[in-house]
Amino acid sequence: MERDLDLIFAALADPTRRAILAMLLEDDMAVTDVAAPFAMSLAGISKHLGILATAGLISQERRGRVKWCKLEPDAMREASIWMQAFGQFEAINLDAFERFLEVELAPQQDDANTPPG
Amino acid sequence: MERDLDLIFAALADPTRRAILAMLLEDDMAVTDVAAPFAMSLAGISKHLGILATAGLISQERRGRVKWCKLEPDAMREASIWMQAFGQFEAINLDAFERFLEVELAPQQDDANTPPG
DNA sequence: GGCATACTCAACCGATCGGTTGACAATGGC
DNA sequence: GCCATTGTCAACCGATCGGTTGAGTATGCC
Repeated sequence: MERDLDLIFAALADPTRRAILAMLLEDDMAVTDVAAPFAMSLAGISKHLGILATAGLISQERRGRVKWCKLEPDAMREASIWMQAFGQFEAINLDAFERFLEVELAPQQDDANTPPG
Repeated sequence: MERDLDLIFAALADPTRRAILAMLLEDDMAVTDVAAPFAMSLAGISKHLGILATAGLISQERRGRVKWCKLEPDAMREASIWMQAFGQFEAINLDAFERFLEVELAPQQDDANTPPG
């Protein structure tokens, strides 16, 4: 748990790794494609991906000779919850916030008649 | 900005520093008192406090020969905002969330008789 | 089979990190 | 004035970090 936070925050402390996460936000990617925009060796990127995977921030699945990298947003939640203890929401009504989330995250019946787009 | 995130996440990646932040959540503290619970030299703790201060997570004010350490929760907001892009609130209506925050963070009428800080 | 593609591993490098010790500076109490 | 308290600085130490290169392993295509 504490160890998790060590790994997650350490992983997030590097700008290359944050950039990789931002790329994976758009879509899953192969290792080679992740590496393409960076002026860095493929092995270097592979190391970064290993660190992100160890922290649980991404998962990697091999299909054929291609290893696909996928963002795992849940891992950030633990860190985010820890951070939120430090005053970010101290001024707001947490009960109301939870009710707000409940409504927002509920299966959305109302959207059945919402026009698509 | 990117540099800020480097410093903040790196500062948060150490368990001793996170423990210090948790202590400061309760109250402002002198350097010696911060150091007390740890099996570490005062100089070691002083270094950690320097790292937290550089990251903007705490501020330090010298009064007499005592240096008081104070949590600065705002610094975490930047990092928290960055993290929230990664799916934690992806399913909720961000406009509604902003309106919710506006209401919750609005100056509260009930506090009108609070003495100015 | 042969070859290009897609990675990983091991070894190495300099820089930084987390921690120590010892000396030092500044302040406050008696 | 003297001394304890409070805290920092500089130097050092081993470990880890971010990156490289070179070799090696699967896999897929022709």
